[in-house]
Amino acid sequence: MAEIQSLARGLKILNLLEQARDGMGTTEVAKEMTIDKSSASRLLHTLANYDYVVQDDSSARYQLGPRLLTLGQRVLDRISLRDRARPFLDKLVDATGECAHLAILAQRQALYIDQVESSAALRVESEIGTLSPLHCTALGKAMLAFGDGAMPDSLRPFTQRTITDQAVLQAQLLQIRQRGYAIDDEEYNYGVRCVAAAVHDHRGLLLGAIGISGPAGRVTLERIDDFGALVRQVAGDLSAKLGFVAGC
Amino acid sequence: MAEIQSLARGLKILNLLEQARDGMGTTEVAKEMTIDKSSASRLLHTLANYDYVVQDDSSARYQLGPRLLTLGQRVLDRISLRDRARPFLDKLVDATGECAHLAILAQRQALYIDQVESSAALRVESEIGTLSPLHCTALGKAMLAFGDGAMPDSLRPFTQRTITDQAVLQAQLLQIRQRGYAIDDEEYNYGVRCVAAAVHDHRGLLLGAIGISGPAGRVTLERIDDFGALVRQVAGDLSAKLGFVAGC
DNA sequence: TGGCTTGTTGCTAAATATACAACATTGTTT
DNA sequence: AAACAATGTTGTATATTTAGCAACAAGCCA
Repeated sequence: MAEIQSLARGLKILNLLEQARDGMGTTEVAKEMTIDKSSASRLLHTLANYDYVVQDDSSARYQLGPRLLTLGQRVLDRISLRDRARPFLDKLVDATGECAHLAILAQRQALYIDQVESSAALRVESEIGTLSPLHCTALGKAMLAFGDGAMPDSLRPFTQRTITDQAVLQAQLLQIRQRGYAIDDEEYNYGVRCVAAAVHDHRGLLLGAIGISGPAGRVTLERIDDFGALVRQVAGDLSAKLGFVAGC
Repeated sequence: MAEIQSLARGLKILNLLEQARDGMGTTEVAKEMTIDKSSASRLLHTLANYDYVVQDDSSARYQLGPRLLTLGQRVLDRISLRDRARPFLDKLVDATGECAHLAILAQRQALYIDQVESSAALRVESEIGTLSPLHCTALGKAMLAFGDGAMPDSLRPFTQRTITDQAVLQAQLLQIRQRGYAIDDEEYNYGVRCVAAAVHDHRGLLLGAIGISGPAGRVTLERIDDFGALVRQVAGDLSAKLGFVAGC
């Protein structure tokens, strides 16, 4: 499978710009990619011609362009699961007072495709579009448990509690299948606990997962199983609405 | 300014896929681009390697990939105006019961970057990320009136009421500058009226516009000036919060 | 089965992109 | 202020890369 080099380079530049907080200059891009300034310049111009990047008027630095926003939104629109799931996310927020999320599998990670905030006052940056590892998030583990059996390649630790042993993970996935919900007990971010359950389509295939997340102070270990039962119930209702018949 | 051909072709393919409702096959892409199948195949593979497209398991057809969602969201995150404007959009929805929108200028069009729905029950597809013409939308005209004076190249008609004459448009822009708000009276979509006002930064430069839109039955011509005063007021409050001192 | 379409892979000619260099432009330092 | 440094852009020739052709493989339908 031969790659088209210049296209690949262009896409790599977009990946670079994603990281850069406030843009990158031509020379900077060239250095990072270990290509010549002139090549970087021409690639960036081509990207700019199609609005995939924009150059700041004053600083002449390049940033990701509005075209990506448009295209990204198209990806979202195509995921009808998102529309169907929204009322169920609202339900979770109403019942728990915590944030609710919807994710699907993409690039062997959990791709957040919707989010409902618990309080409009406390507004955080949207996590929609972000990718998270599967082995240490509730949404991810719920999808692993009911997925096609493919395991993540590496169990990278993020906190002290992150599961790094395949056997331990396998055991927990079995438990998740039995209980119907997955828990992330500060395994990804300190001070944050999450509960999630898988969503299935009419053929029983895994579609994604929904869940809630909140500060460990509110989502306590005493309450977490109640939350689990709730999330499992709501995820089941959603699956049912999508035509999934439990026990099939 | 020489364009890198293969990169440009890759980007054009993404543009194509944006239009295709349920994906495109290799041959289809090749035909549409008037390039060889083999070239299309290799370009698509490269795009797929970086998750800019995905091929459906069963049909082998290509669709826009999750990477675009991630990148698009980064574009949104960078627009801090969006965070600052959100409470003001909420205010507009509370006061009018109609949908509120925030847009900025991009690619000489109005790029919608946020939206607040009037009723959670009635959920339409998100317009975030979509581009609309400037000369026949309230948000667009508000930005034209307070922008750098650059006019749209063509005044394409969308409805019977769309302004297609430069002189008429210029006259209306003057009026908008005087009144402080712009109106779209079924000039873009039949049965929809919109009201919008410009948002400025601390130096008085145009940042974007906010406004409301609703069915002509509710947003009547009698009420529209009241809505206009309201939108102008709220947009002014937002500008003030961003450091804009009126009269500077 | 036999035609039909679609997707992928070798191969070589030929177009294309690359790096080098020179130049223009901006900002910085003494 | 003036020289300097750093950045971005534009020719140009070489050499790499890509494009199209053709053959092949795989699925689909009648």
